Amino acid sequence: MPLTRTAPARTKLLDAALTLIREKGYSATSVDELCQAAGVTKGAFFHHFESKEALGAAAADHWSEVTGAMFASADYHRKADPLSRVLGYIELRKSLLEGEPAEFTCVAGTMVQEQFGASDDIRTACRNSIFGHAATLEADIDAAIAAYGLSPDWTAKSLALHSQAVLQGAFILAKASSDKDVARDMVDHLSRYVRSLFPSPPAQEA
Amino acid sequence: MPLTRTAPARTKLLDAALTLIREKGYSATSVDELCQAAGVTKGAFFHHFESKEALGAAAADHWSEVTGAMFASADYHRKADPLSRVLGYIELRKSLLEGEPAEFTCVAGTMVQEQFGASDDIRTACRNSIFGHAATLEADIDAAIAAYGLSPDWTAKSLALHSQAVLQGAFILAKASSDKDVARDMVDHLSRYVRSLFPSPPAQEA
DNA sequence: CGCAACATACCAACCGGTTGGTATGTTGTC
DNA sequence: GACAACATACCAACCGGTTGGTATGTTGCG
Repeated sequence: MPLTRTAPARTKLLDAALTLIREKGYSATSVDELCQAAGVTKGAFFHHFESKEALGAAAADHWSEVTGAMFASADYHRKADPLSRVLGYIELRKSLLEGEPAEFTCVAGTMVQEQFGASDDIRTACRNSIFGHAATLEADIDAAIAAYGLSPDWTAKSLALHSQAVLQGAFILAKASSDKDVARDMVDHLSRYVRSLFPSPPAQEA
Repeated sequence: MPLTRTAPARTKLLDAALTLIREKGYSATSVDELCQAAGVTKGAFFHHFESKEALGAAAADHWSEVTGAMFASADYHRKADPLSRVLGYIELRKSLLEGEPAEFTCVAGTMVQEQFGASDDIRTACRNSIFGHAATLEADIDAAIAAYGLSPDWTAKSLALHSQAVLQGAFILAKASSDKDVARDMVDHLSRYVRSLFPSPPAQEA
């Protein structure tokens, strides 16, 4: 029995929001455009979201779920050495810099840059997305600190956030220059920095 | 004779644009708001700018001039050691992270994030602002490379751009968290990275 | 005068949001 | 298991306000 023949309107709207917000930003994306891209009517929009602002916050949460699932299933978690996991994460981020800026940039970073002063719900959802993602790196960084017997004057949390800052900044430079290679160079610097914080490069392993 | 009792409308509009774009972003800032903030009428606006887009591009150029003058007159240029100049620049950037995000963030970075796909004039003006500012660091970095006799596998240009990426990313994290201390931590990591690239810390000097 | 620098008044298109409505479940009760 | 009561999901048409932009003054100075 074909119970759910098509995706529900809410999901289609959230998926469309991720695309459109990355392409044009939040403010420049109208509710009508969202509905057209999702193939639903405005009535459906306001049935599922009480306002455009509510959709923006929900889109940031949706982004957290989509990207969270993707990174959770990535290969770099399987490495035994914690520093290799951290560097593997960074290499993965570099490998994702493909295609047009709108295809590899961050919805949360894009949206919070515009809306941080206008909507606290959106700001909080974007903060949770970015800081929550950074938190998934913290354990590996802490494990690497322990494995190398370091007592650094920086914290695993701040280094995890730094990696996000470099990526967000790389996205801006890529957008400004229409050149993803610039962003890749920034990630290389990040990788070099992380390696500099630990005494010796880890041995290659599967 | 009171020839120019007040600033001309064009300048007032550009100054208002810098403030409003940092506070609310480009798309969410209306022409009417711009005119009200500048204390001029819409007729004056479209007398000086043929469109809102033209004002956006002009605002990015204006931002380049304002910030360019500020950094050109900064103290860090007076240090004899080139690495000290680079680190002095970074410390200056850290010291500028004061007050609300809208007071210390970058107009060009904010605007290009929204408008990179919609307006090539704005995108180019923002790219020139960011990349032009980065270029002012390149000579000092190259001089530091020479002074330390380095043959690095990175370029002065990419390191200069990396510093801009870290700053732009730090702005996003500060906006997302409403916490400038996060941004300061990112700049500390940048400073630590730059120091790691050169063999020994430079001696303190005036 | 002549022309740049503004101001006033206005417009069509578009904005986010609301309305009244329908079709299709789901649930509680006897 | 049948039927009323209700909930969910969605739609087409519409609303008042705001948008970027224009057309037409007015003013002041060389």
